[in-house]
Amino acid sequence: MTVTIKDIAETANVSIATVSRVLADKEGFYSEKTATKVRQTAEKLGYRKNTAAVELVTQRSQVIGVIVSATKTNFANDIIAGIQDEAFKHNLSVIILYAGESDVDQQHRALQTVIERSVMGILILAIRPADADIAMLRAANIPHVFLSTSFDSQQLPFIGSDDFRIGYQATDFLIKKGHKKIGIAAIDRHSYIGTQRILGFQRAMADHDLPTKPEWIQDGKFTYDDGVEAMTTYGAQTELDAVIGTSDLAAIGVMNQAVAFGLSVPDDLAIMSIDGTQMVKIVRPQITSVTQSFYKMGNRGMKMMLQRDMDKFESQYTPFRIDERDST
Amino acid sequence: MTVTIKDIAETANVSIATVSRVLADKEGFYSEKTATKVRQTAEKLGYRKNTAAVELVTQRSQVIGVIVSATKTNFANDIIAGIQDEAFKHNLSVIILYAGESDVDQQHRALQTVIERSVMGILILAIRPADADIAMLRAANIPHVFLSTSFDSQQLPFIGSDDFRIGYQATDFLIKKGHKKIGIAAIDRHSYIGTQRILGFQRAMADHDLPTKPEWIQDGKFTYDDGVEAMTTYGAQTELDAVIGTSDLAAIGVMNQAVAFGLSVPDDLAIMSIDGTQMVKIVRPQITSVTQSFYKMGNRGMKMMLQRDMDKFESQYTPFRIDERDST
DNA sequence: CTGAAAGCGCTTACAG
DNA sequence: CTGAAAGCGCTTACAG
Repeated sequence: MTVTIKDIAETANVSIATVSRVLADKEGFYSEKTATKVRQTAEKLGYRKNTAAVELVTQRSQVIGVIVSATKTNFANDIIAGIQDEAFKHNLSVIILYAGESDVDQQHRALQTVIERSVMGILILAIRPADADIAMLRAANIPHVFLSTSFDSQQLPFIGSDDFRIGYQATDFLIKKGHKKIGIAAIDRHSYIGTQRILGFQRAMADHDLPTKPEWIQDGKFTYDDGVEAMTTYGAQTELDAVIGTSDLAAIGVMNQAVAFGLSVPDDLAIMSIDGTQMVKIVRPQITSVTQSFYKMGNRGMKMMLQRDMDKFESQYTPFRIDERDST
Repeated sequence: MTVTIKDIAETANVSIATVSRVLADKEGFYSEKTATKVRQTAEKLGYRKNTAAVELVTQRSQVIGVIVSATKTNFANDIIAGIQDEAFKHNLSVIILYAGESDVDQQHRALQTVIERSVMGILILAIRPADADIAMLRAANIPHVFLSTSFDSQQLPFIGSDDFRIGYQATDFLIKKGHKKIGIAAIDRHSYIGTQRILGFQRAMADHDLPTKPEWIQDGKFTYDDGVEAMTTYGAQTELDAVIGTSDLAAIGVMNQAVAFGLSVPDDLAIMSIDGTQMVKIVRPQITSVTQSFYKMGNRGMKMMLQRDMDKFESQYTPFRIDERDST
């Protein structure tokens, strides 16, 4: 039914070894004459390479596995684009698996799938797996990099933003605009990213001798609803004069609720977001953002993967910048 | 280096056949006693199944290939979620490949990749491949379904919305709200979807004896910028009293430009969008939308795939509804 | 430049 | 319930 190199070999009157060489472009191992004959026969017969066989015999696949937090699809798309473009250049396929950010089961299965598939590399976006899964990942001996996260430990290679500096600079930016009472909304204290941003925020406030109150920091998981909720908690009469939303959607949630309260942005309340995806440009007023280099994270992640040697992987921060728009 | 079933067989003192059966849960083919021994040994040795070998010998993969238009990431995420959830239930992996909507080269390579990988099914989102590629797809004899598109021909199985009815009902909705001069923005006349929506629009206008002008229909590719451009062309003094944006982003583009012109939405100009993703809820005013069932498209697409027999594939429309919000 | 042969890791009739 | 053996489609030393 399906045509194999054996079929080609027979009709072209050569050995399967030769067919294999020609089709894999092992230059120098065949004459142009046979090559042409083989290629034409392959074409005529409608031959398709069997990837499973190739991967079995070569012991490595041309596949990159990407595990994505299902709830982070907003910026994940940019990271994936960065991965995809680089993968495309090197003729690599990309398997994408979605897993809930806190669904350990799904994460485990996703990881297991890519490992059993012997992918050549694993990229993990915005997820911090359970310790058992991290152990499994290491045991598998497959190069892997964490994207859009960072860790305190140097053990796990990551490419992300320096979240302490993000927190610091966002706050500093607002302070320099004259704000003194600044909230930070929808932040996950249980994540390393969250704690780093809070530390940065607090340091910036302290550096300017500004006091803070615990309730200015509102917990959440970076979602739109968390943003709305944070603003609801701050209330219409809030003493705050600025709020940092810890994601674009969170910031938009804050803004919509603020406006619903009758507050004017930025006059009554300045709003800033962290991420800087397309979102912040399509709302009105457009939101000033700390813009992260998501595309670059994906791109660099792939390039790191290509080195193959995990020992050489070095965690790194991608640059970010502040884009001032109309909400501050 | 990597441990295989042979290693397990040796240390557990059974044949590889038995190991294979136990690990594949071929019940009835082994005693619980051996099973336990085998499983423990596998665990102890840190065994990982080699998917390439399995796929080679079983002649079929547990992978679904999804080819996505890179520019449609907005609603594609919902479709993918629908695919992913169903795939997860059946223990299938999903390979996602992005390809430019009009980048024939990328499309060809993406298709080739999934075919060579002998995936068990191919789902194509919002892309209409070149004829040559469609021929290749068919020759590959792999079940495939087109999602979020429709065709005039019955040859290609698709799951999408009835775009004629979408165009008709959106227009009809606005007319019943009292609007008489309605524009349709950022629509691609060269796509089947585009022409269908336009036909629906025209039919609805005709059914209500309302005249239309050609310039009320503004070309585009469903993007935000196309929406802005369409509104710019209509102008601040436009005679239109309502505009249908042919995607959420396009509608937001229209709205932002209208507001920039000093028009009030919905009083001076009513705006409606087609898609109904999260986008329309985070902008102010929230936009009334024709809401498509993207998740369901993905889900049904996967279920269709699972039947495996392409002859039974029947193109179908997923439901849509109108969600009234504040822009009309 | 070309071919015969071994082997990648697994599954599955077939025989017991 | 278990094992020996064939075979999936390909690559790659090795020998010529």
